Amino acid sequence: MSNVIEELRWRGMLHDLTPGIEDHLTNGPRSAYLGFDPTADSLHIGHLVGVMTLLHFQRSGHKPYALVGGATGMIGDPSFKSTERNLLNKETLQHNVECIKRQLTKFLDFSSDKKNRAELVNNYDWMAGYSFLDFIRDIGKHITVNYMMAKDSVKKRLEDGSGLSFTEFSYQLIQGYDFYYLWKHHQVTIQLGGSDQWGNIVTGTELIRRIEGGNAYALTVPLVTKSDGTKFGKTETGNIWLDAKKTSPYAFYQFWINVSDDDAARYIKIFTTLTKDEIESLIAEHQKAPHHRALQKALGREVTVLVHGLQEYQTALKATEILFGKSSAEELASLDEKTFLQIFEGVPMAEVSKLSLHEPSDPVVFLTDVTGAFPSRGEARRMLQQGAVQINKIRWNEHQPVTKNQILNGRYMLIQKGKKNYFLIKLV
RNA sequence: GGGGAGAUUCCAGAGUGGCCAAAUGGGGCAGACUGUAAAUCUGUUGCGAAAGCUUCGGAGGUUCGAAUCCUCCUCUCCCCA
Repeated sequence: MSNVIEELRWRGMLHDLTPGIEDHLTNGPRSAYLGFDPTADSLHIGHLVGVMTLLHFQRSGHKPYALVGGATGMIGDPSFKSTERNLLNKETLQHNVECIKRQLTKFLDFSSDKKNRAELVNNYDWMAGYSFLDFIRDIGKHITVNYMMAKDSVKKRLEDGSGLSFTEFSYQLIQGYDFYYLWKHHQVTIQLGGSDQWGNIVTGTELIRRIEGGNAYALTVPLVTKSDGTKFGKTETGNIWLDAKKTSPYAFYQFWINVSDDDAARYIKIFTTLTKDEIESLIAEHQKAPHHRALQKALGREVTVLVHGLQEYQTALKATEILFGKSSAEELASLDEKTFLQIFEGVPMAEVSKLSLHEPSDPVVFLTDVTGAFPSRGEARRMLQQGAVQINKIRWNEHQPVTKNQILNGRYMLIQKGKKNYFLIKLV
């Protein structure tokens, strides 16, 4: 059994710990849990930090519990959110829980017969049948309102005047009870979470102490930040999801490739299981030749393989090479249809009748009216004038008509706006 | 309940009867430079080839002409009770 605390520490994944946890962990295999809120039907890369934390526990010989918040998701965690959340309906929630469960099984070992195989639990299972009256008698009795109000997450809402409903206020008690329940029935002694969860977790350890005089521990992981101060895990287009349907493996890989140098050095420790030596040599390599972006490439490879598998990674890599590589125009033309489609999976596509190309077309009209690649002619013209448009990797201008010669593979055409935006046209 | 301020193009924020598709800043997009980075510089940012058209919380009205004036409505914020 290896020292998981040490592991997390060098990876920059330790924010806060309750005293005694290190001894507790070194004196034998323990069970630790981390909760996921089913707010959407997929996890996003922000959740990956939690997943990795659990993974490190498992690799160190401890038993991880991944909790899906079927019950807590019905309430909404007020922690560090400025306004009351809208409640999701039960069907959505149920659907989300199922989706998240399926995703989690990819990352941790849930199936082996090892003693420390991961377990998946849903707090709905023990909360659903718990009557309100019983709950406030059995559990609520042990925690004072003063204690609950003193939490930063609650205090903030009271101070700034936005307030919070009783529903949200009671969230920490439900989460605290989860911990108690897992402690009591599954010998889970540690709760893991993001740094925003500290207050909620400690309510749990407090409950365990007051009800049973038992010991339980908290460990939190710092919130992942970006060096430029913007929010991690978001792009202009939205969250980076783990579900390939919501964020294509290509887009996913691209996200990591585009991470800044400073961030890459931090992220590679958090999001990959590469060893300390491997990471240090990558960092050294990157410093010697930053333009090769060894860190970003390794990061992209590791995380994409972890989330989507080797094959998807290779396709994403190939797509990247073709879209950003050197001899692209010829390479693009040489692709067979199958590879071509694989590479451009997830790229917006329009189907256009072949008839529209019987005559050479004015590029402005073709790119807007005919294909919808641009929302307005003005924009298409502007882009063409600025030299921002490429057709099949060849820079295009507004006087260059589009003809049949631009058709690839008998029916495709690749429109590129700027460096990173693609649009596919399929002739039918 | 009383009093006051306000709602402008993605955001912030000017404009207070024609010169306003609307200053300026931010953001976005693009180009150059690079490493698909950062920083920087440049261009661009309602639709339309143009004439022109649609836009300044909503609905009406005054006027040759309204983001700007009037009426009503909706919403937001502040102060007092």
